[in-house]
Amino acid sequence: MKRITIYDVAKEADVSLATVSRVINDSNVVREDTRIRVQEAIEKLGYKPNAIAQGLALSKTTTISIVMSEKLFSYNSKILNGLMDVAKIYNYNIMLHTTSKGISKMQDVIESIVKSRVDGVILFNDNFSEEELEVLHLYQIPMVVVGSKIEDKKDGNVGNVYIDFEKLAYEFVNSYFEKGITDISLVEDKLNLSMMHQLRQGVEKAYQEKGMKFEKYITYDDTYRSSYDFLTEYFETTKPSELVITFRDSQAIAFINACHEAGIKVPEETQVVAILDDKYLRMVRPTISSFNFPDYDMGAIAMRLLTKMLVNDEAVKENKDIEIGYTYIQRQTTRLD
Amino acid sequence: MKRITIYDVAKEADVSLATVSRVINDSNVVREDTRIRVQEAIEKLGYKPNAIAQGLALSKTTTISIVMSEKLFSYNSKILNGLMDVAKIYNYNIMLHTTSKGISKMQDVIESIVKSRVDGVILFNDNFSEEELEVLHLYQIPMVVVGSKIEDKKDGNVGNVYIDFEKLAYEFVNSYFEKGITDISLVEDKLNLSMMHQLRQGVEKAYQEKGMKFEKYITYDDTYRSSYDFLTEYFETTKPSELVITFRDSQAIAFINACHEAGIKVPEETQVVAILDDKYLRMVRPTISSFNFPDYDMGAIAMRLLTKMLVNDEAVKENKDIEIGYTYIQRQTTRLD
DNA sequence: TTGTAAGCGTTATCAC
DNA sequence: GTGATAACGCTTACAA
Repeated sequence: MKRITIYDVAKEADVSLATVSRVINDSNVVREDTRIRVQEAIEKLGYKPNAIAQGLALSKTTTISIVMSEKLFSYNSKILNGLMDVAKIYNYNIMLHTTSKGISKMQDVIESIVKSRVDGVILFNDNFSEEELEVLHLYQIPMVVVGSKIEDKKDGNVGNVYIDFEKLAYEFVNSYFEKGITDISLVEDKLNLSMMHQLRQGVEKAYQEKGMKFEKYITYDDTYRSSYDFLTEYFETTKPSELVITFRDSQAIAFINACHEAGIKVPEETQVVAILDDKYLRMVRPTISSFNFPDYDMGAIAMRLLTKMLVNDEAVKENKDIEIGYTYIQRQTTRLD
Repeated sequence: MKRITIYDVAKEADVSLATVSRVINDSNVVREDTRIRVQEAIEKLGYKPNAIAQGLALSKTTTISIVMSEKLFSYNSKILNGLMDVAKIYNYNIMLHTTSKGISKMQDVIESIVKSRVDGVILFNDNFSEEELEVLHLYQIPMVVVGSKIEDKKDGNVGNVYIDFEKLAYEFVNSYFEKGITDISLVEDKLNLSMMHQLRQGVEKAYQEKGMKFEKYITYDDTYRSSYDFLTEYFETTKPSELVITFRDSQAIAFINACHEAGIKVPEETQVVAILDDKYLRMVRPTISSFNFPDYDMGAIAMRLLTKMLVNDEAVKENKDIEIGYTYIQRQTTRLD
């Protein structure tokens, strides 16, 4: 069956295609009775405008690319929900690109983004490099980076919706210094090294200011199937610090399990906090302290920012950097005093 | 800066645009030295073919739509990974559509799918209706439904990659009958009613064959923030069945927590199994039994099936239904005897 | 082997 | 108000 086009509708309604185009675009210069006639023809034929042809004619695809690491998919689902919802509101389509070790390098993703002529892109701040950003910049595609802070940003059409992990770590560690606790471990999460880097910076800064040196950045190689496996093993033989900071829920859960099995009492002998909150943290026993970020809102804000950049909103020219706040959630694995 | 087109390349290389088109499409009729000349021009100008224009010219967008419920995002991440990876291999772009209660109804999603002129669609078998499927069918968009079995399928270009949840439930319940256990509860998960329906069918069938009636389908209304909250409360006051089957990890975890707090021993007094496996099931204590499905593979298989349908592979004409197997994973919440 | 020109389905600029 | 017609950027017969 032949795909029906604007011509078919024009013929059916006995008008020119220009008129049909006018009614589907709500141009108000068309007379009421012909509008109705055209509408009926559209209805009758089941006509849907071809977005591809529109895209070509308008040099505008009304689609936005989202790129994120495949591994981070389930963790970022809330942010994605926020992104999708406001994209929907503004009638943007979403093109999804994932990066993963073997199959799709950032280079390919950029290639297909450029070819697709999307109007803008949302980039999760994971594992892309300076040069890769540069390419997107070269093609002048408006974008906003969401997640953590990007440094050394070329001024141009790139926005940033971020959490200041450095500040978070700095302040949190300082609050423990005040309790007299200085033996602190930070456990690396390989899935998001850029955020880990910022956390580490914050911790180191806090130590430095006290004239101490931070030395317990716990890292491990890829021989472990997961950070969970590593931690389970690691803490069975290594005496844990007074405070252990992990990035993800799974790491914290692994840690408390290992403690339990080794007979170490949490939070009496060691306290633990996961940076990223997740529902599982309150499902396990003891419940695990963490930080709450407004994930959904971050996504929504990021997408809103991008749409504003796309219509060249003046208000957005000034301020394309939005810092997102967070709150500490005290649960059973940390002590208040 | 003006977007550079095939004309610019043609001029730069001093050939016609047809020739440029030939080299970017690997047409082998072009002489080696002119190919090189064109390649150099492309390189020099940083030319990337406009996929929109290509789409229009070819009536083929090389993009595939994926539609799934927003709520199910994090749960389906593995399947999505599989889908994305093979889409990447076949050079398809992915358009992502989510459905959610308030904002985007299936109707709108279909509308934008049709307008986008995507080549095919992957549909997660959640909450769409017969008529909605019908619309897609009307526009002759090839699609494959992934997740559970669709019934009463119009023969045409729709495939199905599925798990037979009815069979799973039927066989599992029967295995417990053999152990002499007949007091069994099935806990509803509102996020995926189509799968729940199939599970329930299987359980009921097993009961029926034994001349019994299945009565413990545990459901609850939306006043609860989550199934977790409900279960925690429910099982604090209600004596649990000998075997409790939940759909998701969070429900099973809620249940064992409630048991723990109520002093009920698992698996001695009540056994629990979650249908969908997830890493958290082996992180909690006791570890929770479940079924393992090859999520990633399901995604990969579904996408591969779709791509075959798109090239009109003869081999696929016959068999567009692929059943996916599963294995039972015995952990600490169930007993072997 | 290469070039010319029609066509893909729209929108937008003109006239009328 | 409405209708021709030229873009938009590419592919692909058909000619040369």
